[in-house]
This record gives sequence, structure tokens and C-alpha cells, in this order.
Amino acid sequence: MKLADKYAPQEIEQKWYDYWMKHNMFHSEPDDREPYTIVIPPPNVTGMLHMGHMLNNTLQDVLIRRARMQGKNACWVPGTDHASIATEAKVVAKLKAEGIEKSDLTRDEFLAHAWEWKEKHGGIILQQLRKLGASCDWDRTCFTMDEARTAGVIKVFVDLYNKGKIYRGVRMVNWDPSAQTALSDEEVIYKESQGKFYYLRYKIENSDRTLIVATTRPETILGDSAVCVNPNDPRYADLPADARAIVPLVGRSVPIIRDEYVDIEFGTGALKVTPAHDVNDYMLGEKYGLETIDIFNPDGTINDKVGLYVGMDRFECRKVIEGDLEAAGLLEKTEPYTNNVGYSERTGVAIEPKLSMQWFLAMKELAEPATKAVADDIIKFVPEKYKNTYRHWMENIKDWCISRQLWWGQRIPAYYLPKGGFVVAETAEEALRMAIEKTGDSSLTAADLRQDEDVLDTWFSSWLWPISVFDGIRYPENPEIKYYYPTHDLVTGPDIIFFWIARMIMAGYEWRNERPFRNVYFTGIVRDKLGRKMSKQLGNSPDPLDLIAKYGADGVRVALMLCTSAGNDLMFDESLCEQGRNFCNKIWNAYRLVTGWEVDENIEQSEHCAKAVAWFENVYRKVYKEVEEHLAAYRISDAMMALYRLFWDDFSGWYLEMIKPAYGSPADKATVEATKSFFERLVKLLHPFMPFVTEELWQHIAERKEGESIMFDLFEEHNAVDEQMLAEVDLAREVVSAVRNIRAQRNVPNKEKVALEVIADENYHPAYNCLVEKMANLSAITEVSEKNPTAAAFIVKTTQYFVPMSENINVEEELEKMNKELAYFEGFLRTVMGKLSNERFVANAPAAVVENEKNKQRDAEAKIAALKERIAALTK
RNA sequence: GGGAGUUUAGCUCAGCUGGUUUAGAGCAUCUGCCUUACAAGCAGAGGGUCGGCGGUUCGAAUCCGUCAACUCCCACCA
Repeated sequence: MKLADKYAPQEIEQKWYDYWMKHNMFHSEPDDREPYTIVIPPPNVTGMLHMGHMLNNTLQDVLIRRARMQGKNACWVPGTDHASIATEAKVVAKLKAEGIEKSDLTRDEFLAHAWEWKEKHGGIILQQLRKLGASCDWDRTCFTMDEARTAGVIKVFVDLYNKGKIYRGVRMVNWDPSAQTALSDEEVIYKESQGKFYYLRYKIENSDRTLIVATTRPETILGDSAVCVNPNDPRYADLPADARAIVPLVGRSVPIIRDEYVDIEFGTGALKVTPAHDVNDYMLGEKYGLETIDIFNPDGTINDKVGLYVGMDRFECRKVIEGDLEAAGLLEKTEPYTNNVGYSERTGVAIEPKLSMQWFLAMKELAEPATKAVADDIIKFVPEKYKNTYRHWMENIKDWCISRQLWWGQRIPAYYLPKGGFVVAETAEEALRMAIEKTGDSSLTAADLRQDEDVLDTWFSSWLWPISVFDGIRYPENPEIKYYYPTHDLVTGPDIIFFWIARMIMAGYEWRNERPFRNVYFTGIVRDKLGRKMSKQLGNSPDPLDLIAKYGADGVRVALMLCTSAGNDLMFDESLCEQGRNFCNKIWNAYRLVTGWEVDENIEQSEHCAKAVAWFENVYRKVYKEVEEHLAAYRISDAMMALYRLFWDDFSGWYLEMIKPAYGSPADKATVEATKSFFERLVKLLHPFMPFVTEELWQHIAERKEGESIMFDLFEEHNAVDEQMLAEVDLAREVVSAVRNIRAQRNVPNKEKVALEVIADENYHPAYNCLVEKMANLSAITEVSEKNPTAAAFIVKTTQYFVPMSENINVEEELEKMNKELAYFEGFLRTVMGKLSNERFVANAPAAVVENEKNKQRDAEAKIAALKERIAALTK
């Protein structure tokens, strides 16, 4: 059959993906093979595929396909995350655009809209992953808010509550005024921001004195309930113990308290205390029993507590209050000031510290086994540097605020009783039963109970993911969880080490008493070639689907695999995709060559073909082993590069050229069979990286039955490598390169045969002369005993070679080259001799090292002698 | 403020516990080739005082110290 001379990925990719799906080849069921499991880091259900996903999922696919070809029962579970805040924000925005306010809707109405949105946009990203070739078990697709996962979350909440680990209380939390919900500490991103430092005058009651207080947030004076100075500050030492200050504009009289918390050096040494709106002030408030005056509405506008600026937005208020303070002569001065402000990870607005009633999960005990698991490498981090980050966070872990004032998510299963108190239960029926038992009031009905309005943090469902995808929360003894858990490799970014990885580990030990995965491979961030993070705003992020359309999925995968290294950011450049595409094309064309040969069963295999086959067999074995070592150590790009060079240089550049029959001549059967076998073994090694082109060619290379796939063609065992042969052929290859170099320098056409003379020595291996003759296009290799003074000469290791030239050689150029080479080797010899003449080196260095240096000396001396003779001959 | 990491050819990176390394790869560059698989190709070549300084050692890109630049994480003195 005739194959196109350029690889056209589009239809081939669709064809094979459909084929894999049709035969349900990605699906896994428990059996007696060893399992190999990966759970996907679930992307946001309404998300779109970006380069980070491409990298992450290509890595997972490489690992899962490799495991499958190692004969393991490979199972890659896909799914999506309901992404509580992000999705709710999108739905709210969409409704707003339609003129509907969230506040106009009931909870059920809103959720109906949200589910509709999810059905419409949800899971697009999973469809996109198919274009990449991801071999996920789609039958197992999960959603963090589907029935099974939700039931698991509720069960876990009740379990933790019953264990006394979940509590409810009023605490200072990170409040997102846009989403109007509390956030966990991890969802707050601190950024430097330009602001002002305002120096405010507080009059001291019953005195002419004023106190200057510096603040970045003048609007919070509305909530001031004290001023605090350091007791050791001489500037305030004379103030009476019961001195009070008047809050500017507000006119409230507040105590001046003394606490060493205040830094004497900072600002004016006087601090305004606003317990409702600052974490540290809250602490002071608790300590001194100060009044807590919350001045904000949930949306960040000023409430009517004080009666000033009512309804005004917090930032607007800051501006207005500055003017008012100024006008009242209460503003001493302002200075430009850069400070760190927390922003909501999801909505991007500045976080407001706010006191509110929330649900918390006590983390300390949960953290213990999880901390140990990573410290002891029971769970391995790749690269290891993240162990530190993890340990530090775990050792300083704080309780997790798990409630969110949102609707899209799992509703907290706490039910309030009509006369106070609450019960926690998996179902409303159970809650009612418990309520009756608790109150002794058997007249209670379901309608009397009020379920908590809040939902749970999204991560409260994703932390169960490795268990919940196998329904192991609800049914801990089910055969699937027992077979697939723990999973093997987790591939994810270091940015969610606390959000997700740490919590999954805790959940794993809490509910399975077992690690959730054995290894965590951390990807880096995909940056553009200027090192900037790819983002929509910058417009520097290519659309992965466009790249796939342009270069083919295999090409893009190769591009990503070439530049990834664990834990390091990668500088992605579209030109890498070209390289990937070119590699696909190279493989494709190599196949065209091999398949195009006419086979003559009557020809004997030539010596050079037999030698080439034997040689490449060893090259293959060696590189196969190296690739395995790279992959086992998660050096994915090294493995990719080793395969790239194996195929491009050794196989295409050397082996195929060695055995290529002369134009129009047939090839012998043995060589063609061997070559096809090599080809098949090569595409198998490449398959995890480049699934499509390798499947296509694997299907061509031999008769395959419907339902067969390269995916299940198992890797071979490793075989011994003849290093001696490889070394000898390497010398032969150097001879070839040297002859080609002479051709290039002297413009001797490749077609024109040249002769080669050699002075035989121990580094000359005539066994491979047949290969040298073919590759260098030589008429013959002749052993001589005398140097040929008029020939172009070169030295490989210690062996001298001569290429007799019809024209006179350029003596000047030749000498210059020889002298340069001589200088190099003389310098080299000097460093070697420096070592060898050093008694302490000879005495202290290991024998092998000394022996090695002696070898270097011998070779260098032989080379120098040869060069000198050559130079002498030329200058004669 | 605390911690981690990075710094090797024009670019992206190898170089694992110091010794065939007066340093390798891929890409890019330059030169010559439309050679009958592939110009998305072939052959050849050039290119680095391994961030600076100091130390340990017989020997340092590799270990230690220090300085510099960049990146990230944690904390959050208003």
C-alpha cells in the first residue's frame, strides 16, 4: 500500500481514539493482575483545557500506558470537581447578565440554574482530553458532587463530628465580600499593593494632648475599641493608667491599653485596635475584654452600627473619610506605603477579616500520620524538595474552616432544633429521630428542623477523591476499593500541596488507614518562552486544541515531554511542537522506507547487514534499559530524549543507512524481518509518549486482528548488552565521521568513492570495516605500514587513517588543524601528568582512577606522537 | 522576617554520592548538499574561564563558606 510522504495526524488520531473506545480498551476491572491506578486531579467542571492540563495529563497518560504495557491492570479514573465558589460565581454572573439577582431566587431555584449550567458546560474539558489521547477509563467518570461522592462527603462529615473533630464557633475568618462567604486560609493570596499610611490624631480625653496613630485602613476607625501602646515606650510612659482616647470623627471614648505586642519601632508606636476587623486586634480584644464592633455588611459596605457612611463601599469610604479627617484637622499626614493585602483566590477581591459563625475541622490529630508518611518516604515526593514545604505546613497546621456561605456544594448536614441546639445526621429522617431523642418531644416533625444553610468547602469533597472514586467511603469493603487502593502515582502541581495533597493524605489514613498514593510527581508551571506565566490576560497561552490541530496530539505531547522536569517550571515554545511534529514525520518516513523494500528470499544476508543487525540489537537493549531507568526515576524528559535519539540517530541515521539496499536492488529476507522487528519494538517503546502514530504503524507492520492494539503488546524483558561491541562500533562510527569531514572540507562529493588506508593497532577493529565502507562510501580499506604523507589524515583514538587525495592537500590548512589538535592534547596530557606525577594522587586515589589516568596518558602520548609525525611529514 | 530552589553554549536543559569531563544533549546558528524514506531532510562545523570571590582536597561544574541575581513557598508590624 502507498503511504503519504508526510504524516497527517488528524484523521489517524480520530480513527485510533475511536477504535480504542469502541473496544473499551481503557476500561479496567479488578482481576488477578497487579493493579496500577491513577486518579486524575479533577479539573473544574466548567473549566477549559489549558497548557497546564496538557502537561499534567500527558504525564499521566505516559505513566498509565507504560504500566499497561508492563502487563499491569492500569486504571486511570477521570472526573471533575464542582468547584463551589468558582462555579457559583460563574452562575451568579450569568444570571446577572440575564437580569436575575441571586437574592431574588430561592435556594432550589438557584440550584436548578446551576445544574443546568453544569449540564451545559460541564465536562467539556473531559472531551478535550480525548483529543490529547488520554487513556482514561471513561466508564468510571466521577463528579465530586454526584450522588455517590456527595453521600461519601456527608458520611465523612457526620463521622468527624461524632469523633469530636468538627466544631462550630464564631471566629475571625477570611471573608470574601464578593462571593459573600468565608474562605480557608489557603484560599487567600497575599499580594503587595500600593496604599497609604494614614497618621490620625486621637485626642486624649481630659487633656490637651493628642496621640498619633498610624493605620493603612482609616475607615476601620468606626470599629475602634481601644488604642494600644507598648508599656516600655518612653513616649507614652507619662500617660495615666486609665487614660482614654477619642476616636476621630466617631467621637467614641476608648481605653488606651498597654501591651508588648505593639512594636515600638513601627509607625508611631501607637496602634488602633479594631477587634472586629483585624486578626491581631481580635486577639487583643479577647485579652482585654474589648468591645467588638463589626462595621461591615457581608458585601463589604458600611452597616448602620455607627451611623456614619452607612451603605458606602469600604474603598469608597476610605477615600471619603480621608477627606473628612483632613477637613476636621485630624489627619496629621499620609505617606505612600506598600503592604501585603490578602485577595480571594477565586473572586480576586480584597479579603475582609470578619468575625462569623463557621464550622471548623480540628486538624492536629489528622495531620500526625500524614506528616510521618511523607517524612518516612512511605509517600514519595518527586522532587524531594517539596517534603520540606509539606512538613512545615503540617507542623503548623491550623484548623480548617470548612463551611461556605454558598449554595453550590454539599449542604452541611446539621439540623437546628426549634428550641435551640442542633443534631448532625446523614439524612433528614435520621436527624428527626435524633432530635426527638434529644428533646424528648415526640411531636417534632421534619418541618420543625432547619438544616444549616451553608455548604462545605469544595476541598472537603476532593480530599476524599482517591477513596471516593471507588466508592470506598460508603462501602469500605467493596472489591474495587480493595483492589485499586492505594493508587500509585499522583501527578499534580505544587500549588495545591496544602489544598489537596496534604488533605488527601490525611483522609487516606483516617478512613483507609493507608496512604492514598505511593508517589507524588509535581509538575511545574507552563510558562511562555519569556518566562511569563501563561494567562488569559496576557494572551500568551496557546489554545491546546489549536496546537493539536496544527502539530498533531503526538507532536504536542513530545513537545511537552521534552521540556518537562519534575518540580521545575517549563519554558514552553511553540517551536518545540514543530520538533515533535517532525519527529512523528521522521518515524512515519522511516516506516515508508522499511516497508518499501522489495524482498528477495534468495539473497543471502550480507556481512554488513548481519553486523548492523547485531549492533542495533545491542543499541536497542542499552537504550531500552536507560529509558526504563529514567522513567522509574520520573525523569520523563530524559526518557523522551533518549528515545528521540535512539530512533532518529541510531536507528534512522545509522542502522537504516547501514542496511539500506542500493537503489533498485532488493533486500534480503533476514535483514528485512529483523528491521521490521526492530521497528515494532521501537514504536512500542515510543507508544506511551506518542500513542497515535505508534498505533498506526504497529497496525501496519504486521497482520493484526480487529481488537488488537499496541496498548496491550507487552514490553519485553531486559537482555544483556554487549558493551564491547558497542564501543568498537563507536570507533568505526568515528572513522565514518572523520571521512565525511574530509569530504566536506575538500568538497569531495558523497557519491564519489574514496579509499582509506589504516595503520593497524589495538584500537583498529577490522570486523566493522564492512560498515565503515558502506557508511563512508569507501572503495576499500587497506592496511598499510607507512604513513601516507600526501593523503588527508586523521586519528581515531590512537589509530592513524589516511584518505589518499587526487588533488594535493592544502598543507597550510592541514598544519593549522594538526597544530591546534596537538596543542589540545598536549594541554590534556599536562593535566594528566600533573596528577600522575603527584605522589599524593598516586598514593590516595583509588587504583582504578590511577589506572584510568595512565590509560589517558598512553592514549594522549600515542596521539601526540602521531600528530607530531604527521606535522613533520607535512613540513618536510 | 523565615525557608526552599535556581544560576552550565544564543535558547531549553543533562551532568546522580568529587576522579576517562581542559564539560555533554536537543533546538537554534553557520557551511555544503533537492543523495532514489524524510528539505518537517542529509553531511559537516563553530560556540562555554560551569553566576562572582574565597576555602577544603592529590583532584571541584560537583563539597563548604560568602556575595550577587532570579523564582517560589510560608508568615503578615497595624
